[in-house]
Amino acid sequence: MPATGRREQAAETQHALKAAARRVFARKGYLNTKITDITAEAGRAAGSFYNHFASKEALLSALLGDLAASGDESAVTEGHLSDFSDPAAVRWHVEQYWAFYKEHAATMRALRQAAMVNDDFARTLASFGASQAADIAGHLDRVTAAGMRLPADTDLSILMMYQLIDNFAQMWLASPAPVGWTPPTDDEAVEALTRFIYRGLTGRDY
Amino acid sequence: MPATGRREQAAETQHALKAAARRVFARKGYLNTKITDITAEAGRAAGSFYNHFASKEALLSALLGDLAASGDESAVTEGHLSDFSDPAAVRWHVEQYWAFYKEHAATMRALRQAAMVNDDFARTLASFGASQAADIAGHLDRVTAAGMRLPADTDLSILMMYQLIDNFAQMWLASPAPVGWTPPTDDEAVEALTRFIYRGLTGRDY
DNA sequence: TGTACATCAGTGAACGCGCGTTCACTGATGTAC
DNA sequence: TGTACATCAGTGAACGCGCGTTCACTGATGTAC
Repeated sequence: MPATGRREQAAETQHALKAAARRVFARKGYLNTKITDITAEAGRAAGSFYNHFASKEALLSALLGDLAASGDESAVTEGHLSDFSDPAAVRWHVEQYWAFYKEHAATMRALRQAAMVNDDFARTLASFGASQAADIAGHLDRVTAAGMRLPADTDLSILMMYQLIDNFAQMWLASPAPVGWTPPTDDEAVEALTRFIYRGLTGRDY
Repeated sequence: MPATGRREQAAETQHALKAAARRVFARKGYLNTKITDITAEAGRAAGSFYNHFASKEALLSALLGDLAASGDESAVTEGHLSDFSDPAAVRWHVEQYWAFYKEHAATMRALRQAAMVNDDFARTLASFGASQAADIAGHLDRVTAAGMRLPADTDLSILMMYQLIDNFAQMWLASPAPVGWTPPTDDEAVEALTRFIYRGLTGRDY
């Protein structure tokens, strides 16, 4: 068996295409990226693309698959805090999401853009949000149990929290920074979100 | 002078194209809309479009111009409350923005989509946000003056507030409702946002 | 008021550009004997 | 181990579809005299 068999070569090219796609998506956005932009970035011929993916959408689906796989690995992280009447639990979740988003910024941005144009990806994005929300739902019981009042019913409260984190991450981690702004450090961002959300959800100062 | 002169006819057609565009944008989104979708919806020939607009972008710019014009009219509304240490002032601003967004949902959605693909519109959207933020900046002085602590520095605090309102409005007023959700009434939405934001900004319960 | 000509909004078939996709070809890797 | 053939990843020029854009034409409105 030679140092570089056919399987290996194919796997290598496929990986190069995915890596190139992530770079190009980050640079010009999913919607503005042409197939040939990806193959050029990967240093392959245009036709090579179709040996590996049926379309740009299929490639994005593959990237999302990778993301889900890597998510499953880190999901078992210990230290999971679940009592949202404690600011530390809120911060822990904010940190987790922030780190996740930072890792997968290019893919998340691509997904958002694809969702604007394609119903399938819109559903993917919605169910991603729903699964995040489901993880949190239980944690809010402790808030009401501790005698605090949520700002709205549970679903809307979680939705507001999720939208805030997600859009904030989107803005600072997956978009060109607006002119005249200095991006917050990770700590500043996490702290700002934690305060706003803890206060918003519980009505307590922090 | 005849009942329908050339000027009038041209104005009518231009108006019909803009109205048709808003309807089609609302239905399928800006990016998925073809020039011929707009002319068909308006009941005109494809070529007619170019008597009035140089491109789809130019049409969107025209819609944004109309929006700015109608915004200026209603900007002088009385009852402007500016002391954000008072929840009523927060609610007043949330209501204003909610009503604005409801009125212009199709155009705002189109702008968002265009901004994903086109740097000029990205800047337009950013400066729209910045002008909203600038209107608010002064109101937060009263919060700190009243001895309350903002969740972050002024800019980030305003940004979080703005993102929350804007995305929430975007979701419920300018997008197809996600399956399995019942959209909140206007009052519910305004109330939920007001609580979350007032608490988030001031650290006081409400 | 009437006639002849000019202008212009609107039309829709045709054109052509951009880009996704194909496919005949190359050369390297794998297999059979 | 060697030879002949099969398979397959990669190539890039060419094809063709979709859609934005043009333009010669029509008929109605405006103007000149």
